Amino acid sequence: MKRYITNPPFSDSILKTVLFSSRHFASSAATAPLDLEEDIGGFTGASFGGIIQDKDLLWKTPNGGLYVLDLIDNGATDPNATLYNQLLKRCTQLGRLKEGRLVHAHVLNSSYRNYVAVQNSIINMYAKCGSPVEARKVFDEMAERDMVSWTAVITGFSQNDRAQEALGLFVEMLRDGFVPNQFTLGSVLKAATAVGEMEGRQVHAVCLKSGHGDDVYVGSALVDMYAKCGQMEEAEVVFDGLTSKNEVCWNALIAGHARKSEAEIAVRLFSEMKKAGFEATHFTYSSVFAACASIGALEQGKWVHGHLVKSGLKLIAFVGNTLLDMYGKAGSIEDAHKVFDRLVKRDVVSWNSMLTACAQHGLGRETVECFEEMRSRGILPNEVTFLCVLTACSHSGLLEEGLYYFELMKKLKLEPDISHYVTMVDLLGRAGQLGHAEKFIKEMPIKPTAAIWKALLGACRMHKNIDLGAYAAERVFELDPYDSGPHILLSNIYASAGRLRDAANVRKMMNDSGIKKEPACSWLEIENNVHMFVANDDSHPQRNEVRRMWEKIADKIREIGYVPDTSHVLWYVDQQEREVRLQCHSEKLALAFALLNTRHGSTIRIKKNIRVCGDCHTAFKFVSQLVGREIILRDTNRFHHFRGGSCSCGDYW
DNA sequence: ACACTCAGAC
Repeated sequence: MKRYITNPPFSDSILKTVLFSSRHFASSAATAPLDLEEDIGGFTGASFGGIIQDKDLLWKTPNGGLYVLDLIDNGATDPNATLYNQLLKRCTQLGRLKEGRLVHAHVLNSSYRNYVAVQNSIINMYAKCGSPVEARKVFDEMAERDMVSWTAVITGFSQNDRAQEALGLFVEMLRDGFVPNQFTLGSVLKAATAVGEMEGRQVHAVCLKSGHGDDVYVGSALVDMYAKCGQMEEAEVVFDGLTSKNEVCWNALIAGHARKSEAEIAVRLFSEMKKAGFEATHFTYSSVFAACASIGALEQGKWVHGHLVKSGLKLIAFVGNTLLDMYGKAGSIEDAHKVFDRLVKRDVVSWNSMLTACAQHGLGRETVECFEEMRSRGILPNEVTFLCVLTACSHSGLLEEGLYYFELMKKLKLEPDISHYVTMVDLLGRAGQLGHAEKFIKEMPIKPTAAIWKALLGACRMHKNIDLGAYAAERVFELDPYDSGPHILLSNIYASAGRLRDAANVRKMMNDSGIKKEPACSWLEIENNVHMFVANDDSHPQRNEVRRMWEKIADKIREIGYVPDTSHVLWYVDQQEREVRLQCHSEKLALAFALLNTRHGSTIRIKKNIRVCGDCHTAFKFVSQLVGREIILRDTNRFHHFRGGSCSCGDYW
């Protein structure tokens, strides 16, 4: 039984209240001579709409309530379902939980308390205002429920990070004999996506069975579900099968590829989306820039940036921050700066992204200056801000500053989390304060994690402290036994101290547990093609030319002072073999390739999946001097700018 | 005229 009611015509008394209330119509009512006939024509029906839409009128009552409720209380009008629904909808739009509760209370005192449509509006209001529990309470107390009630309450849990409860309600709904429609399925899929792949697949089956598989909302949620499970092929199948598409399903697909760092695909889909006649939204740009950022695809990112400029979309923080981050991660600190300067409005994230970009490029002083400017402008720093600043200090050897900012952070009542402690251990360790770092770990209020000990181990490798290094490595092996990195670090610590037997034992232990070292690789993009190089790998079509080129370069830099440093190479091969292997490092091959295939004088940008080796770092400095070009090398977490024989990191990395 | 899908910084 449906109990929709129609909107009764307004009575004269409301009109009078509305028209003569100087409190709410101060200017117009006070000055304009009143012609009742005309005004009736002008206000009928629209008067409530006007009040409800106008934020000032909606809330402006002396007791902090809602004007329309006052009108009802004063007997100026009788309430009706539509009026309540409109009010609830407005509270929902504006996210006003408190006022929504007032309307709810008012409904309970009215004769509309059992109207399903009104109750549904109340559920929806609570759901959207972040109070799924209150929504559930109203739902539970309903004598009769319809599809909308179920959908509203399920959505409440789905949108408030309580996916499991949303799915529970969905099951109950099916048990009650309801057949879900596209509205329900949209929300349920979102919840299922958060719970797991199996649940997602089950709901997909329900979508097909109930005949809603081709709805855009359901389809978008399905694409997103498969994308978030990492099943991009299945996401594409669902996407291709949709008879009508919209921006959202395109965005879901693009975002999926972006999460997998598949920048080429994300960019290709971006252009296909435009060709298909859809406008890219802030969501689209944000995803594509994030994808480019993750692999450092500067040229592709720039190309998409061009489209953003042409689109006329404002450079709001939401997309601007990602763009800034992309330029930072793709190696162009200049462009990152330009974006920062052009942002319409900067939020904390904008500042954090700028700080991150400076920190990643080894600009410790600039990072600190940027932070001070941020504070002087009254922007409240958060935990991430301090992480950026501490990282910058650590990477640039600003020990005193780092210690100062760590204290400042606590003074500002921001609680350092484990990542801040890791950075502090890194800061102390890199600066050679190993004892201090060890003491810091002992005294920290949180239980040290593997990352803490890895930071200490790295510092021990750098400063050749065998005993502490072995101790730190033991802690890492307990907490994160399958990471190859710490094994190799420890083995190298022993090897460089001449303790070859110990080094061999670590290698053996590693091999016995089946731990594989991640192969080092370097890559660069030239005209939208990515060229990848792996040490001692012969797969590149120009491999012979590349090798010969590097030999030529190596000879030339030897003449200006380069001496190969073999201490970083595996200790169990003889000296000559060591040198051969050293000259096959992936970053050297990539550099030789760049010299062969890029314009004279242009900046060379190379990316590497692990930390650059010491010998390559030295060689790159000499090459930058030899050829008079800037070389930018991206490590796992920082950039080296080689120019005129030196590096921006000041050999501190 | 009460219900649905896509999102960024360390």
